[in-house]
Amino acid sequence: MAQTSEERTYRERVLEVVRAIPRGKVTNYGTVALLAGYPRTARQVGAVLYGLRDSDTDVPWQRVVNAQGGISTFKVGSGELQVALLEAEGVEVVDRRVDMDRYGWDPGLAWAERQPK
DNA sequence: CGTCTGACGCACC
DNA sequence: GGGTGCGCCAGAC
Repeated sequence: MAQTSEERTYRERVLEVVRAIPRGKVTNYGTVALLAGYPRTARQVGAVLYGLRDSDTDVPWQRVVNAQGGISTFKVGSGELQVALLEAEGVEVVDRRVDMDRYGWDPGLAWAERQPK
């Protein structure tokens, strides 16, 4: 199985990046897409996370918010849960929003390069 | 194949 | 600060 893994699915790449988000920090959909190697696919990142199942407990999806620091999941009914999970790890959520200057995480493209494919 | 959709982002007003 | 419009593109049909 050496080289068949050459092309991981889009979904796998996205989840890898999300798993790399430090506890107590958050990032946005666009950044996840960029780090995953798929620029401009922020919406697809949301689609992937939407498809997560309860068994995917190792994916800290709550650490992904929109570019304005807002909780986008209220729109699909899991907003309250996301807020609870974030506050549980020390991230303050004021008026359904997170202060990106304080909690934002963005390692930059160099980080993505260092990640093993 | 062609179309539609949307946990987004950004330019504009 | 808020609201609207439109481009984006992988996946579902």
